[in-house]
Amino acid sequence: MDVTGHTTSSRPKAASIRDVAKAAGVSHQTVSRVINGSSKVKEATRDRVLAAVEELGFRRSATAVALAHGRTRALTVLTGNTTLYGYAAVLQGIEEASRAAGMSLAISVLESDEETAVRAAVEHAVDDSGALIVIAYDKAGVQAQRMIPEDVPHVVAVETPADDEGRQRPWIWTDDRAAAAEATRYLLGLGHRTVHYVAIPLLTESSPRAAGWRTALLEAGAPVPEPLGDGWDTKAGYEAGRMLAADPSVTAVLCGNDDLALGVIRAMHEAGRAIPGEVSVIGFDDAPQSAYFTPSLTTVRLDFAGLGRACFSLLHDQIAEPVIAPHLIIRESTGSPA
Amino acid sequence: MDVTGHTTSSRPKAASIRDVAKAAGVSHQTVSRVINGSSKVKEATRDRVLAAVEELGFRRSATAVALAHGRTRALTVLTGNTTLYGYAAVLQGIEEASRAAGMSLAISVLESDEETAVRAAVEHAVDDSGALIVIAYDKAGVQAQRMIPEDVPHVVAVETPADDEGRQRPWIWTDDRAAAAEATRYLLGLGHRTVHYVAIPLLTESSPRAAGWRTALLEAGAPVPEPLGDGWDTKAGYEAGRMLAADPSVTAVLCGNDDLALGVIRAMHEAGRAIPGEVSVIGFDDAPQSAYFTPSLTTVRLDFAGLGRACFSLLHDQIAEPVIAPHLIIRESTGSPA
DNA sequence: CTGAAAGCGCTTACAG
DNA sequence: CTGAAAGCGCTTACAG
Repeated sequence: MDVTGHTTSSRPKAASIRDVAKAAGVSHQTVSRVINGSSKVKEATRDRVLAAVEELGFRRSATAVALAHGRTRALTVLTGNTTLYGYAAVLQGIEEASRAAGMSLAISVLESDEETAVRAAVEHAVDDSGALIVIAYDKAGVQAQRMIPEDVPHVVAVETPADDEGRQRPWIWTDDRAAAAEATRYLLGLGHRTVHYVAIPLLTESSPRAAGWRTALLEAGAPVPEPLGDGWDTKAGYEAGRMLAADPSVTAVLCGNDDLALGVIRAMHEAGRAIPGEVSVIGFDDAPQSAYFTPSLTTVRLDFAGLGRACFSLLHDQIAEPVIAPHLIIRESTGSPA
Repeated sequence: MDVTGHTTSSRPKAASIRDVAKAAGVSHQTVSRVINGSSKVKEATRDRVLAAVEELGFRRSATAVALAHGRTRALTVLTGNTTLYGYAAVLQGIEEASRAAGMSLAISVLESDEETAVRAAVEHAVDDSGALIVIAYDKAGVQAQRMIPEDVPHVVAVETPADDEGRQRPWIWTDDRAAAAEATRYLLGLGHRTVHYVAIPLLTESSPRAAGWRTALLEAGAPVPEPLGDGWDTKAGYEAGRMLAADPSVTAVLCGNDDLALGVIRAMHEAGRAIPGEVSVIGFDDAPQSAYFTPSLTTVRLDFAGLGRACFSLLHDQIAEPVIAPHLIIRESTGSPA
């Protein structure tokens, strides 16, 4: 009737399987068969359904499919950062692998390590996708990992494996400790009296890069200077670099990542200290730019993308349909022929 | 019976709202009220429900909620890359904004610009989340954008707005053209006879950075050299840089991004050409490292994160519940008092 | 080859 | 304040 004001909703409601069924003059189950490529549909029926699908612009609802199937093909990664090289490269590896497996990838950034914020992110992620990967290279990630309910499939990329109050966790890590020790020994082998360390933020005193560095120094009987650094980025490296540049006894510096190394190099340059003439610098990660610094950077290459892929496959193993193995039960009804 | 082999599914089925209801001795609607914080529930009832929730480890299914509500609070971004600075920073802006709005963020990388691959990614994204942001700074992104059905809410970050066969599209862009022109004029103003350009991959001959550069040269009556470059990364810059270094007439170089500029600087350095003494170099983007190069890089700062946030809010406007405005229909039943 | 029934886990009215 | 009913859009058996 003309007396009612008409309300135009901006977006027409999407066609459902039943709308298609009606348009094609079949049941909705038949539509389901067609869109799922079941072979048991008469050619003519299929064509009518397809025509209706086309005409109505039907798109099947992924959430309805997920509900009906009782599972989501989604995975979310919880990470403190997406732009720093290491994090971004791990993410890239995860993305490649999950895409190859046909899973959707959600990402949720942990902006702070404040308890309630982290908890909110974890809970959102948990009921959003049922499977998680957390990149726990910082406090926020470590916090997040502790809050994941035991029955949620998950994998954690960690600095170093550790006992988490006795719970077994699916950790993944690289042997940064050995790498840091090797880099330190290399510098020592070059004749440096000792090696200074500009750290990425330490999760614990025994963070693997720091630990490897310290171990190598102790092994060699070299003095162990106080580590510097309080950040991940170039600026933090630059600031640490200025302190080091002011100390003429400093001749070798190991850095927790390549960004820090760039900052140190810049600070040394400003202070007029030649690299590598007067001061040697080593980075960590081998970001794609590092080979093009001036001077090009000696560094430790880490296969972050490979690590990301490994995270995914470990997770995938957890969520894959368990193969129910049939067992032969041997009782009394069988025996060798007489 | 003992004759059947028993099959243990590895993961116990999660508790539903009905399981909780049964455990608490109420209806499932009441459970729904409690978990949604409805006030109209008796204290005692609420407590029993909460206890059951706790005991059963109940977690509400986001997909069921989405189905019942008829909408997904999810958004997926389609992008050709996640690690290059520009892409990563846009992504970061989108992530911040969508997290603030309580929406889930999925990401799907377009690995190639091959038609079927892109189509698959778009379709997956469409029925996965119903709302899309595409970063169309490369061919894959441009392809993807063309395949998005008209009725799917979406926003596209583009190099430059263009008519897409007449369809109006929700584009977002920055004025790179003006910025490139300004940078070029700055170099010209320094006294350089002309400015060479190392391009990021060109979408069209009139890609805005290239166009701005060319315009500024023409304006000034300066010769317009052939642009170089065939990639996004430092290596591509390095290779272009070697060609430029071999040409003694080259004194100023504008680069399509900071990574390219780093490569050019490295190549110039190797060729013994001083920067900025003999050759001036300008980048684009202002990545966080660029201020710490040696020499520190003159560049064009772009607010990628802001652009990402803008993408989100434009999208959010599209998917927000349309406010249905009531209209006063004036007919014959009303008039001024006698 | 095709349809009627039941269910996935929730929410939204509607009656008490 | 609380429950019975219907529905969101699909899928999985089960009968023809």
